[in-house]
Amino acid sequence: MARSTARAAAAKREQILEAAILRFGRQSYEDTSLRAIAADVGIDVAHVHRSFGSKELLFADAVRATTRPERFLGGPPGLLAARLSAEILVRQAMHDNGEVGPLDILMRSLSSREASRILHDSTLADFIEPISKMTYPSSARRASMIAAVLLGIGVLRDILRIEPLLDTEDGEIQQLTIQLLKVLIGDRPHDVAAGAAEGDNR
Amino acid sequence: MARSTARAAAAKREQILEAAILRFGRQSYEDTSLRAIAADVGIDVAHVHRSFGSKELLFADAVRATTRPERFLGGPPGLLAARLSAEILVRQAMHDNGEVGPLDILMRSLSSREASRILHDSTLADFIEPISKMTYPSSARRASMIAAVLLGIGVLRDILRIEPLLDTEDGEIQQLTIQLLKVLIGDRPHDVAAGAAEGDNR
DNA sequence: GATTTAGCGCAACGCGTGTTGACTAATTTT
DNA sequence: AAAATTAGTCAACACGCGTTGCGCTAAATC
Repeated sequence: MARSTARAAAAKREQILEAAILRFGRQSYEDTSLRAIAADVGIDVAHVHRSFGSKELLFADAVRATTRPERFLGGPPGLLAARLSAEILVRQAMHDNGEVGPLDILMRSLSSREASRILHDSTLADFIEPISKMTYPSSARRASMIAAVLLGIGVLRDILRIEPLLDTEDGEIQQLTIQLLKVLIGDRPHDVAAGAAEGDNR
Repeated sequence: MARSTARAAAAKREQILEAAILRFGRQSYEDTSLRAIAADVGIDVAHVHRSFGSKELLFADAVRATTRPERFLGGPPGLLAARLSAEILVRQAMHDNGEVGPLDILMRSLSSREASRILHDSTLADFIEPISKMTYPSSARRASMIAAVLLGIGVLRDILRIEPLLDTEDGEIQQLTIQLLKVLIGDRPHDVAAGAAEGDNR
């Protein structure tokens, strides 16, 4: 065998991306080899490489595919803290289902030199920038601090596997996280429950 | 030349460790090669390797040498938040002086598979455990969350170089950080200023 | 149906890594 | 002063990596 139909080829490209996402969601950029991804799909390394141009481009595509800001951007701003903390803490469940969340890839490849430029850009554009508009006062700094809190918790839990953070059955961690986020999000002056009425440009 | 005196050899071992600390404080475990460290000291790779047994052991020694919990453990508990936030934010200055702080190595090699076991143990023993005793209520979870906040800020600033966090001239970031830490440290019931009087076993 | 195109595998290149064995020369030890 | 130990080098090994040239074959295109 040597060639498949055009549509089948596109589907295979998708399979490669899927396999890459799973790998990058579990291991660092360096620990993930194109050969392993190829083996997952059952094809040759060369094909993986050529389908995306380079390892770095494949990684960038994987990051792009798992970044879905809508997840936490929708809904009333009053519940932003709750939604963000859920995003971090629910991931355990996703992980077991083989899903890869937006923060997974970021966390695993933080300290990779080649990956960090891509991660920088994605973090800034897809998280900090949109979140900026949801703090009061609107502030890229507060948004960055929010990212810091979420990332820090994620890293300690999922990368370093610090035991005290692993058990989330009771809601203590979630409760603390929400408290922290609320400090950073700040209070809108007239934000009781109707919330999203004033000066909100979404 | 081929051999030096016993004391000179011990000094050279110290030089190797020093060079390793500088490297590990700037680059990830993977990006730091024994050859580079050897070149810094002006000796052969083999000698670096044999002096410490393996790259992993050298790394462990570097972590141990830069971990000095006394830095933030001393002093009245009421000022803990301020001291911890300073530890994170002052690092810019240290960095320029060629010093390597306790968090630098941790941050840089977070996502390295080989390094993570060492980092896990060090974080737990040298940070979370002692900090646990300084929260109210005393809690490993709160201590872990403190570590998460500090690490998150450090990572976003120094690894991802997220711009909004780079400028710390005005005190906003520090102020926000202190607010967050205070939430996690909690309030001792009768802690006004005399502070360290009651039930404190230090 | 002939010709061009493109999916895909095979094999190899070049590079950088941690690690090891052999060897040398100088310092300790006896 | 002889013998044993050891700091240190040189060269090489084995491995894994991303990447690339080449060729084959089936699908597109005409």
